[in-house]
Amino acid sequence: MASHECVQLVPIFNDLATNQLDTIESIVRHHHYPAGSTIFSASDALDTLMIVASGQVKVYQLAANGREQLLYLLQTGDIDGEAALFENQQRTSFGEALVPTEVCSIRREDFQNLMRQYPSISINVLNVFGKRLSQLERQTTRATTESVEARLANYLIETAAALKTDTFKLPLKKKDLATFLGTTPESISRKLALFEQQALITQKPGKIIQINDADQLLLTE
Amino acid sequence: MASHECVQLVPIFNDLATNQLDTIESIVRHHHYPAGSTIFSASDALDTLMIVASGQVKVYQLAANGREQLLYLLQTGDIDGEAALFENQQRTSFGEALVPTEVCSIRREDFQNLMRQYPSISINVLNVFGKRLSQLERQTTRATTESVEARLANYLIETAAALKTDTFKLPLKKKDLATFLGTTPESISRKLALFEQQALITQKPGKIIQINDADQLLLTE
DNA sequence: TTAGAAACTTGACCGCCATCAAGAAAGCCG
DNA sequence: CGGCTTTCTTGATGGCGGTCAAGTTTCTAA
Repeated sequence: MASHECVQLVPIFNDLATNQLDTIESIVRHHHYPAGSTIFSASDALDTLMIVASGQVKVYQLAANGREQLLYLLQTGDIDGEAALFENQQRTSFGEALVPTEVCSIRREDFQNLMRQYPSISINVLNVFGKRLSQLERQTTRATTESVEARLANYLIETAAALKTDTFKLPLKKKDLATFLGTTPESISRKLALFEQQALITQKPGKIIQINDADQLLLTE
Repeated sequence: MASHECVQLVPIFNDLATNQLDTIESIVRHHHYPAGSTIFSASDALDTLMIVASGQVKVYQLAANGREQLLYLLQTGDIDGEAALFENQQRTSFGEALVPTEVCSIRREDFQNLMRQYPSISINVLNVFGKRLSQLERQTTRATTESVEARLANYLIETAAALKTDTFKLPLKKKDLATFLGTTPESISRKLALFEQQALITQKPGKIIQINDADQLLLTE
């Protein structure tokens, strides 16, 4: 395994040379989390940037009534914690490893120094922020204006598009998918059954979904 | 009116000296929009940073089914358009002046040069991004997990807290407030009537709301 | 001041979807 | 492979809140 295993995965360090990556690697700390373990919790102090070196992390919030909202599903190379790199803040969400997960972390002061030293990092972080903002804006709009059916249809289509295949395995349990789409596992089951009945999709064991008619699925409201 | 009327309002330029502000002021362009006019639309090219010098701008998206989602209410000193300062992108939302509004704009290249020249700007922009992200995350969570009643109660309490008074005028028409909270004007009317009946608030003509029992209001689920 | 428009309120109706419950299927581990 | 747990499906039920409609108040501008 290369000495800069973590940092070379991360888009925000894209523009740096190998020896600069080594510098960064020397200041990160490595952590391992088994599947199901909690990586951070709301109200934790937020003073490090987190990089997912391998594995999968679900980031969610808890509402006052105890219900869960899945915000992000972090994959290898994704980062989290950027929200408070410049001010003392508390976390507002929970992070949980869905599979055995390797995480690298950088302390706030170290990351601030890095940004001063390599201005391209700031620009890349701004880009990450921007994409996440746009994504969340759309998610909010859909959650409040479209039906569960439309949200699920959209999710299926976008997942297929991202994987560039019509047949894929759902990356989440129905329960987690439900908290992501703002609905319940029962509703997901029903809507998927409905789509299958309309011949828009085909379901197979192992959470495999095949999309038969993406165009028609998109028209779902 | 000072020569750097716009830029001195903006938190992201906070750390700059007066003569530096003059430099910035020299590259901004000024625009005026009457009440009700459209400032930008979805699918517009996004190549300028926008600063609200005075007035009020509502930023909203349209869902596939035509329904509106109010995302931000920009006030004096707020900025918009940061999402694409480094990449060619299109706007995904609409901006509409709610009252006569003065806007300053900075072209992307100019702003990129400013950020290189004054690194503190990048850091401030990151802060703005971070706050907006946190706010949106919470908004998403609430929209998908809490009832209309709870969302409205929360909105009233937060508005009162921001204004540091128990009696205030709703800054939005019920229709816009509805698109912000992801509901309808009718539901807002009903819920406000309910709160008044429970003696939690008092309504007066002119969209004046007085909060009588914030603690009890917070418990609304 | 006053007509007209826009915004707001109130009522009746009903559909979507969350909830509860129970049974079926799938995954896990010895 | 077999037993156990977790996840998923399917049914029945009820309530929240969206929609439509009509009346009322507030705002605006001549």
